[in-house]
Amino acid sequence: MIDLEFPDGAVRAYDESMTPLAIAESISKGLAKKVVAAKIDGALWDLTRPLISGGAFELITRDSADGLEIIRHDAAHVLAQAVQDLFPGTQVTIGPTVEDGFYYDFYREEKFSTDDFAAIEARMAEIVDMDLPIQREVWTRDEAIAHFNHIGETFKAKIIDDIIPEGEAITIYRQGNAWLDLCRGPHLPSTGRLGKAFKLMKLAGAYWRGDQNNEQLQRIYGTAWADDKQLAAHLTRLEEAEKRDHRKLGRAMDLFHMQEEGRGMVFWHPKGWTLWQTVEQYMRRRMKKAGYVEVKTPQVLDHVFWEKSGHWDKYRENMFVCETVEGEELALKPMNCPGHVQIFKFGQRSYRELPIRMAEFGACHRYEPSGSLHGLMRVRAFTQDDAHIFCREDQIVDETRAFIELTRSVHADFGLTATHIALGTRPKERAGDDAFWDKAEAQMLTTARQAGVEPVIAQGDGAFYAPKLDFIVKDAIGRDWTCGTIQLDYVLPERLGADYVGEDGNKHRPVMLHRAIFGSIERFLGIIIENFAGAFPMWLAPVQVVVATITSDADEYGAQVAALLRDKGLRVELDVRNEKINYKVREHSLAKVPVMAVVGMREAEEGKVALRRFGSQSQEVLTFTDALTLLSEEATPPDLRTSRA
RNA sequence: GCCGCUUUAGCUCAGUCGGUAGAGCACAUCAUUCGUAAUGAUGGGGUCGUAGGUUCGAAUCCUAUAAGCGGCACCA
Repeated sequence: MIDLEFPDGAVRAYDESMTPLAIAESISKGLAKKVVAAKIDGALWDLTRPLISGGAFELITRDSADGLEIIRHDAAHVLAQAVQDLFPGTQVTIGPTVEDGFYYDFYREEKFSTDDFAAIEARMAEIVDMDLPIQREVWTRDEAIAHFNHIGETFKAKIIDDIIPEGEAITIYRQGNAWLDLCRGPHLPSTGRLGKAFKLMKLAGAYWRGDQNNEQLQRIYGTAWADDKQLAAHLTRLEEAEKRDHRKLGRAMDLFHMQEEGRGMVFWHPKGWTLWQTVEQYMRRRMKKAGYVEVKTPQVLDHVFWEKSGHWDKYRENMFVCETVEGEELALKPMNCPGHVQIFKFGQRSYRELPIRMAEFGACHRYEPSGSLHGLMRVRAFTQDDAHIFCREDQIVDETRAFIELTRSVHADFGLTATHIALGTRPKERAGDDAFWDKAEAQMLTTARQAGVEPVIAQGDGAFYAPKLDFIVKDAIGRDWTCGTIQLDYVLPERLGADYVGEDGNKHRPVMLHRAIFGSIERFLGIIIENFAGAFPMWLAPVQVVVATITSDADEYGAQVAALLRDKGLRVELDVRNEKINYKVREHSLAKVPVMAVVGMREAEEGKVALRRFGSQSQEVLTFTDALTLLSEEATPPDLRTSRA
């Protein structure tokens, strides 16, 4: 007998041969129907696999987070079986779950097309209808490798050979009689339990084991849910998210555009540039207040300069290189760091000056791979809110902590929350020896913890010269983007010969902290466009107030109102077109203007305005002077509000 | 860079079997002065991404190429 402790605290004794499914059935028929797996001491367990020990026991139902994982994982297997039924000769590789769904990577000479999806989905539905039993089997390593090689599944054989550690059990899940797959499990007891709330979403290329030198595989993505209602809700969510796409809003709101001749380059329109300037000037104030000094360094420098910094060697292919008529090779700066080191090195530095926090809104150019370009999020010409902190080793902790706090405060002002903070550790190709990396990684980790942050370790994600902390935020569709980074660099000061005179009169190497909060202003604007769905708060809105007249008799008063609001520094448009007020309200609402000040003869005679706010149907009639005070207060950037100063 | 898909008016899109293009919005002109999400009429606007090819004839079929989109890889 074994003792199982249920989530409610009850402890019951069961036979050892008992399966979780039998236990569920003994509790209720309804539960047995909804259950998809069990958990014993936190580890997932197949429903039909006899329990071998007691412990904390939990039945996983299909609509729980764990349950959805199981459903998605099974959907991947059913997809694989369907594809192999329909396209013999296709090899399976791996098929994990992802957020909201799953994928499976196939190897096949001929290409799949999204036109094949309907047939594959139909076959998947048949497999569900057949309600094939799914059985767990444990094989020996050699027998599994031999089997997969024998049936031509060389990728599966390679997984066992290369990835699964010696000594680990090889589990095989058999779906029906003939079809089986190597899998850690757990799985549903039969395909019927999967249900049909799944849909194939997209087809993509992927590389075997994520390495572009390996075979190209064909990846089919799908989404799967507990029931049709959840699936429909998910598809609706996707549609809604698409409306927030910054590329769509950028066009609709006349913020920016891009065109063929300048891939990855942005044409900022007046409204977009206003947004940019608002954001840049905000950051300039924040940095100044935080003790930074601002500089400006050259856009183009001789290639020798980049050779010294080490970038020429590693990144030449991603740099915009130009040649003069004399054959001199120059490059557009891909980053600002070496430039800042030059300013640091100009003259003799003393330890008394440190830390020096050197900031630049640096326009950088990188020839990014064509496939990586993505609206404003990944461009080839971008502006960093870059800064380098030159400091002594004993100042690293304070500086890093101050940076983390500054970043959080900035994010808060834009209504952003980082989903997590990643610590990128030493990459395969790197500068500096292991002793350096041991030290630098440990320093970053401890400092982050001291600032109250527990970073997620991103193995091998560091820069080639330094480990880094990255703040990760999500865009409208749930994709991750880095928005805020700090890197602890011992290499570049060494390589470029930066030093300062210490208290002891000797020369010392400063440490260099590379850091940016927006990362790139372009990307940051993309993120906030999606975050606000284009409906910017007053202080950010390119047009803060539209003064709209009802009849032409009120035009003169409207013009006065607009002019006085502008005098106060507000960004105001005047709409005196010969259109009905309904039309004007509709248009400016669609343009997501935060405030409309409607004036007709009534307001003109009484010296009033009728304010209507974005997202509200109601109006607020108040005297012009009151409106002026109110609106200019609302338009004040968060860092300049009296409540904060 | 790799894989799949897409490209028709400023925007969103339709266009059958190959017979040289159509809607809505936007824009322009005229009328309308109308109190909180679309006033009406009229009109202009397209080398169908680009370059070749097949054909009596190509938006439509074929080839190449570019860009965009979704992933993968990359991201100092």
